[in-house]
Amino acid sequence: MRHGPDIAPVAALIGDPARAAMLTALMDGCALTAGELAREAGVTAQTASGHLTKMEEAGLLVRRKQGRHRYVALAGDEVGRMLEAMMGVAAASGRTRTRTGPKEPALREARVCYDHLAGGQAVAMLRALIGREEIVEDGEGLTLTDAGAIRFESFGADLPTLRRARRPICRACLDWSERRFHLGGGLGAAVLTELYGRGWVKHEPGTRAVRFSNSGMALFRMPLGSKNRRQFIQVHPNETVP
Amino acid sequence: MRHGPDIAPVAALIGDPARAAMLTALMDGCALTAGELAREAGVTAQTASGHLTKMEEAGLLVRRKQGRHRYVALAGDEVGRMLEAMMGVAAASGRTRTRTGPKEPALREARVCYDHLAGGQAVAMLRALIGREEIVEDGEGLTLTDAGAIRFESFGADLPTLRRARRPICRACLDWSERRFHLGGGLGAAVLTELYGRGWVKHEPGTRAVRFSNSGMALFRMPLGSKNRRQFIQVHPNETVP
DNA sequence: CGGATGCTTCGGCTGCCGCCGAAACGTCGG
DNA sequence: CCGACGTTTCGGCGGCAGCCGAAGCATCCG
Repeated sequence: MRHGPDIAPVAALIGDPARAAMLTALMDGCALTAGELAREAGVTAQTASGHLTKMEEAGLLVRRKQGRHRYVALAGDEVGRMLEAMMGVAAASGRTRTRTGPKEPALREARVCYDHLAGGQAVAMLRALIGREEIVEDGEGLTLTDAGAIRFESFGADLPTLRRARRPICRACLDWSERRFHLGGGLGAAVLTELYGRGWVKHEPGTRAVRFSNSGMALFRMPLGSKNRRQFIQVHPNETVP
Repeated sequence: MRHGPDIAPVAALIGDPARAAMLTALMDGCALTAGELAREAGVTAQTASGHLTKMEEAGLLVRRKQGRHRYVALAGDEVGRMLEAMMGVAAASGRTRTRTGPKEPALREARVCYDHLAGGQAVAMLRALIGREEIVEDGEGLTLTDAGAIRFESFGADLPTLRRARRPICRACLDWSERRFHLGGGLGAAVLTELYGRGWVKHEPGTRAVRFSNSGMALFRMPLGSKNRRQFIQVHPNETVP
């Protein structure tokens, strides 16, 4: 007999192409209006409205009324992580997307996963942190060490506030393009916020991609908040991060 | 406008209640037969067969033919992680069921599978061997390493003779009670023969069950053919061997 | 060899649901 | 107030897909 929550209803919701397109469009963490989502999904406004109602009732979305618009966003990072995991499986299913375009490499390099950084750069960052034991893997989860806490505080993360929040500091989020984990959770979100604030990365409007500035990339690849020259992202010699 | 893999097809598959029940039943990493999954999902065998074909084509499942059964398992831990994430989201309206208990405890513990040992003890043995890299999994099969050859020779296996035989030395055999692999092939048969010869196990007449003697159990759980006290069955509780 | 069991394929039925047209509701600007 | 716009509700249509009965293979067993 089955044990655990019934996943069929939520999966059936995501299984519709129009709804899946809407959810994918919301994966960058930005709120969109119902009309924008309707265009994104290629359906009429009334059809989209029905979809959004169902997904809100299922707890996948939140809607916020503002004037005569109604802004829609993912209900939380848990939804974002679920979608990212589903993308990983969908990518492994061998379904090569014909959506190749020049934006594809940029997406693999760096993008937003709900509220934190994803893509090759994010995976490399977590690997560097683990390599220096500033974050350690224990069992299925990630834990910030004292050395890591010092580094992130000097980078600008407000760790006391993060620790008080209900949300876990570190969360292992599976990256669909790299097939490895990157850093999510409150700390992952804080890093992306800081990257925005410092102007090291810029969000590409209408996509999930983010673009590093030249100086931002150079600084990001040094240890965050440190003044020495040791690379932040320690890449193995045979690997290249453009 | 959408970027990234298309999640709709895989989500639509999971969205069907029957298929979701099957996947949930497979979430513990154990393999089940098509008939068992049909009963689990509450559909007929032919309906379940169609579902399984679709999910295999989508890369969610792997099927392995063995005798007149066909064992089904999740395609990998990535699929398991995705389902777990979906359960987390579905937990808002989820419900739980209890799992079926064991029927025959003695049979589940240890029994004969043709000519080799099966049951919980046999599964634990293979997991320990793999954990110490005395047997390695490569692709579809099992391979005895040099370290493993030394151990089994000191335990009493005649490896040169086994290597000359047409029968493969190691064969991964699916355990019906544990739903995980145990060791079959010529080596598995040799182990059971040696267990009989040493009097560590006795066959229960009229059944397939075998019973360990107290001393035999203690000795079996140490590394075969070794004199130190390291446990032969060293398995972490949450370790999984597909 | 012949019956039993497990799994798959085929064909047809049925119900569900996504879709849109039409129209109502709420908000903003003039 | 009165249109314009964004969003939602209602009703009906159409297609897809899940379901099962029957039949066909494959395998095991006596």
